[in-house]
Amino acid sequence: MVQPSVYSYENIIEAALEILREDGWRAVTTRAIAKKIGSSTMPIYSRVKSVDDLEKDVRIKAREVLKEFQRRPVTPDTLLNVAFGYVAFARDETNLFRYLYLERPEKLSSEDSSGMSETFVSDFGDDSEEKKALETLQRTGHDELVQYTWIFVHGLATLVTSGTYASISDESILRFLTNAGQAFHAWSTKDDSKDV
Amino acid sequence: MVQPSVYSYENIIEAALEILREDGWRAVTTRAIAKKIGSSTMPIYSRVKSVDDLEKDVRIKAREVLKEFQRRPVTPDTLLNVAFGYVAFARDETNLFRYLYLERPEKLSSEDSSGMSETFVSDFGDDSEEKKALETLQRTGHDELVQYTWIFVHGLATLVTSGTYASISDESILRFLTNAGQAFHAWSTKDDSKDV
DNA sequence: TTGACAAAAAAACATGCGTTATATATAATA
DNA sequence: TATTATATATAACGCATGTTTTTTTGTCAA
Repeated sequence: MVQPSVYSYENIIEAALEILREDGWRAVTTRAIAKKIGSSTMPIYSRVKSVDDLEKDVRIKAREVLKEFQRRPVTPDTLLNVAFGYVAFARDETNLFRYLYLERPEKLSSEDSSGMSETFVSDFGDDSEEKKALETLQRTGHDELVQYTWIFVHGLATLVTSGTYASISDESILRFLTNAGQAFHAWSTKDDSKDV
Repeated sequence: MVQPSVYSYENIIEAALEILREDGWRAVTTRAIAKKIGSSTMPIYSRVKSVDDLEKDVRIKAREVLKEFQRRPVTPDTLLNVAFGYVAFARDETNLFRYLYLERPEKLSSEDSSGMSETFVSDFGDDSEEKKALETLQRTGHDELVQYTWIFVHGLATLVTSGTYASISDESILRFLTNAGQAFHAWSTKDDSKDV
């Protein structure tokens, strides 16, 4: 080895994530990354094939941040924590949320369109408490409940990023979620509409 | 008048809306508009001060398309029609929906953050049936019901644009909306949680 | 100490954007 | 018919982007 490289792949991805958090996806340019790590644009192209390629790993990093939010034990209910974390993430990391779910949503294959609620726990391992809790709910016939709840959760998170509920408190989020959950639960278990 | 102009302001706005519908906001450029109407870029700048200026009227046009969706008498319930139209608009005019609510949402003044549900009927006149129906609901103490329902509606519409429910049927939309509406209504009128 | 080679910097290329300057065409008027 | 004003076309400017080429720098091996 003649000359050790100064700027690592990790440096580059971290810098890109920082810029994404602070100023959104359109600010993530090769020159901005270079400026952030204090180099020219060349080291980036030595480590990464293209910007499209770099984006994949930035997306993974962004999802890891979301997972941290969803893992926080805010309540004893694992799935409520996942939902709360989703909304809190939208509030506190608006640019990351907008990037993941609004501006640059991943194309999902048409096959898994039935299991949309799985996408909300897709970053948790197959043997994670979160995923097991969700599957238990679905196996016990509460599939619709899960579906409706996640539509609501996603709606709330999206409105948080749009400014409508921009500075919503933790308590308000929990109130929204528990109330909606209660409403859907009561509806899904009532007698006279078994087969709706 | 020495020479009659060929390309009218209407031509330009219509062309911009067409491009927005077909290929999204980032495709709406002066050159694309010019190509669409078969001219150079000059006539555009003769009619419009700048692209930012043009955007305002394109946005108004886009909202008019949404309003057409929401006015369709799909059911006897006016507000259900507004909700249904919102989701159907997200499904059938995805680029317009994404433009209005995801990619380029208007900054709303912080004052009206309380009345987010009003934004869903903002394009209806003050004496419209739609706005009166909403106000009646709110006046009769169903403000929370309205709020929760619109969060759900917006969540569903957003998921429709993301591909999860991309080709959802009219019937499925109505089922989602009526079920959620029922659930929220039952919850908001139950006795033991008057002051939640 | 020197030569070679890899890493990084600097600069440039190609492209696309909004916008503007200049040239051309066309229709009404003198 | 000749003039003039204006609508439009053509071309360019200034800027930002991704990417690549060229130049400089620094370190190890001979």
